[in-house]
Amino acid sequence: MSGDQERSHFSFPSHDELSSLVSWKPAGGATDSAGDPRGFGPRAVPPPVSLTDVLRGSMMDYGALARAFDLPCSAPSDVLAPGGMASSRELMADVGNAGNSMTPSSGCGGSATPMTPNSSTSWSSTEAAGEEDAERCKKDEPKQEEEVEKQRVKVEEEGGDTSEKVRNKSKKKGEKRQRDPRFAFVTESEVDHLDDGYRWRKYGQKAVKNSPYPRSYYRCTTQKCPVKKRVERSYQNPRIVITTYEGKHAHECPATVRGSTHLLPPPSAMSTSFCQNLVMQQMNQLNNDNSLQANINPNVYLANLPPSLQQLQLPDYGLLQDIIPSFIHGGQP
DNA sequence: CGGATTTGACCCGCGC
DNA sequence: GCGCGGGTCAAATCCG
Repeated sequence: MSGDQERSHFSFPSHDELSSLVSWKPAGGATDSAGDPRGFGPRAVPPPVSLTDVLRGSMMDYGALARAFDLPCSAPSDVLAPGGMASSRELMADVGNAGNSMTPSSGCGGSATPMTPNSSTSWSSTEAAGEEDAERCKKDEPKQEEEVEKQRVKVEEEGGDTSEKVRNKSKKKGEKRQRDPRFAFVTESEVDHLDDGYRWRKYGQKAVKNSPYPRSYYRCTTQKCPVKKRVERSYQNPRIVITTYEGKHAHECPATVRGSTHLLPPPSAMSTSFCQNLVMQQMNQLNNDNSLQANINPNVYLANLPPSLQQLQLPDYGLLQDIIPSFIHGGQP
């Protein structure tokens, strides 16, 4: 995590199968880089914002983010601009927004922790990982909530028991586990594991159905931090790295603590609004241009987008429409 | 030597 | 009820 870290730019979500769903157009020839994706060519589009920015923004308070989606357009005044990232500003400019003085936090990953070079990032909420995921996510929601709850129980109850016990304890019969919302970042990157300023420990890897690329499972190494993330590559475009975060950091960004000159606002104050605004901006714009098509056929709608917007592809269509249906459906009921 | 990664096994939920 | 697949565990291994 250092040299080959990612600096990603923020494009709109799109991932895996989703790509097929929305006619993802790879920036370049897809390279088979499952294990060692080093042959990526130069990015056609300069990264407006670091992945870290994005991550910070969404990860910090997804409860709020989730609420934001439910309640579009709440004034994002809780996010201050720490100042620091040109890229952040670029992003904001890109997003065009918004009258609100919100700037995605920067810092940790910003300059202190250079993010992945030659990469672009998009994000989605709740889930993202291909059509499988799109389908899966629906049933996964409760499942992952359970997992998180497991983690919490585990940590709270003793901070170290056998998995067996934990599982039995954390789940009472018929009791549905609460699940934190998840946010997926679709990043065009050379490396699988993007450095977002936090420290992660890999705890598992699984082969992904219909994909030659495995999915890796990471957990925040900070004690009592329940945040987990999954990382996988799109089988359709090996450049695409889908990072799905789950949980909320219960601590500050290590990179920040470690003496980065760019201090991040506390997690709770993070750019929920930033993400929210981004989504809103993107969605509104897309809707304005292609509301009808977008409603009916994402492919058409994307095809009609200007190149600059084609990067802002609708990610997990199925997911997002659940989260922010009003955007996708042109604000119609 | 301590921490991170790998990897096979296991658990669990869901769909059929 | 069964099988499948996702997610997690934990022992073994690797690495700095």
